[in-house]
Amino acid sequence: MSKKYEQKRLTAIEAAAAVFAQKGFHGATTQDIATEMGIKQGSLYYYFKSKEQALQEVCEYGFENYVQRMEKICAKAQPFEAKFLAIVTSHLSNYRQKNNAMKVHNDQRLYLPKERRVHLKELGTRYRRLLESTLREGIEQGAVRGDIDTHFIAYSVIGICNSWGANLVLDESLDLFATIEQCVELILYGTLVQPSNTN
Amino acid sequence: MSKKYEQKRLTAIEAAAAVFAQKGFHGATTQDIATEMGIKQGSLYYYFKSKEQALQEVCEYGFENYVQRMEKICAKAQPFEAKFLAIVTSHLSNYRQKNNAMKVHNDQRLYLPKERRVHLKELGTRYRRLLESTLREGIEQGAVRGDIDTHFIAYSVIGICNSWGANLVLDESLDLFATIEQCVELILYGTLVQPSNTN
DNA sequence: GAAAAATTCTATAAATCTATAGAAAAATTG
DNA sequence: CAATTTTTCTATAGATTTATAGAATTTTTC
Repeated sequence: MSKKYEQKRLTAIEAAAAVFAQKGFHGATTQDIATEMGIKQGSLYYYFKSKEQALQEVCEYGFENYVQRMEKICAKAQPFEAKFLAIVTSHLSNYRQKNNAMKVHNDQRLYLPKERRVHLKELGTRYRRLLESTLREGIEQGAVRGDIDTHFIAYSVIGICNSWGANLVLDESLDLFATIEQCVELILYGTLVQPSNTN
Repeated sequence: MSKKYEQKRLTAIEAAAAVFAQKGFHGATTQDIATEMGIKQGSLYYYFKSKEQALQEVCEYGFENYVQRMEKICAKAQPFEAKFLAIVTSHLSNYRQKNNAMKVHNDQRLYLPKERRVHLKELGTRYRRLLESTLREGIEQGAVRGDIDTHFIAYSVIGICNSWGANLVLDESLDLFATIEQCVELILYGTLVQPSNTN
């Protein structure tokens, strides 16, 4: 029955995600993944054609609906600051939900051969472009400084979010919403005392 | 002769760094490292007792004098903004110098068993603390907002720098000093239009 | 230039890992 | 419940990899 198969296949992806996240792609064995899901090593190949395919699926699983959510956020007409908060919230929340798969996507995807990364690359580019156009919107709205390099800021935002995302995965006790708020605050206002800021 | 040995040992560390940076610790073989330095696989063990030891040495090589430089910067009495610029400059410049080793330290050190990481952990803690106290100094000087969480900002600064550092390693054409300047600008001033900013 | 020391090489043992084939067991269907 | 399909298991071929031992070569020393 296809439904049951797809269901267990998903647990296989999650098991692979957990193992890859902890040991890295090359450091993990198919034995580890099988053990994680309570089956024997050989049985794993009922769900994956190869270890490499498993990595690809984990990465796509972790990244796909995260980009979709970004698209929804950016489609709405909203003031810049609200949109930006939503973006960071989405990004960091994803780490608490599909934390292992996200971590694997960030840390291990380059071990995939190029031909297995085309889809991931598309998704990544799409994400960055959405972020960049949100920033440009912010400039047009007069909220964001006109002299920033949107490309640079987009990369930096992704960098900070991934860096804190990794911490959220490692440290369960870290408060998600406090982290979100602090990230937004830092990127919007910086760290210096502001000339006249009633905030 | 000990001098020649130590010299070639260094090229071994650099070869290992290059290979680990590209393929990851578990993805790289001792054969790869040997080929990189133009010797045979077995000969490598004249310079390293084990592959694991090689990883440890690469990580320490990449991280050690980077923390030392931080200590020198922080020891000087300087206004916050100058110090901060120096910190980011040091951090990112290091990626252009010992780029592979830095990358390996960041991405691969967790594959070392704990007992091989004690020194690295000390160094990392020391670095973060220096950064935190620099921020506290900034608050005392009235330059930095008093309501920031120095711990959070320190992690974020390290996150941004590592994220851009990785880009500097991947993309040789990326301008080092422009990147430094933009990072500092972002962290100090944020992205929003400021109420009254003659900058 | 012969003796000693340092460096590199060859060859290989031992361990590990991926992926496959075919049997066994479990679940589903009619 | 017998037949069929799905899922899991066992066993293993084949490839790779780390690390070592001892021989060969190169370099240094006197």
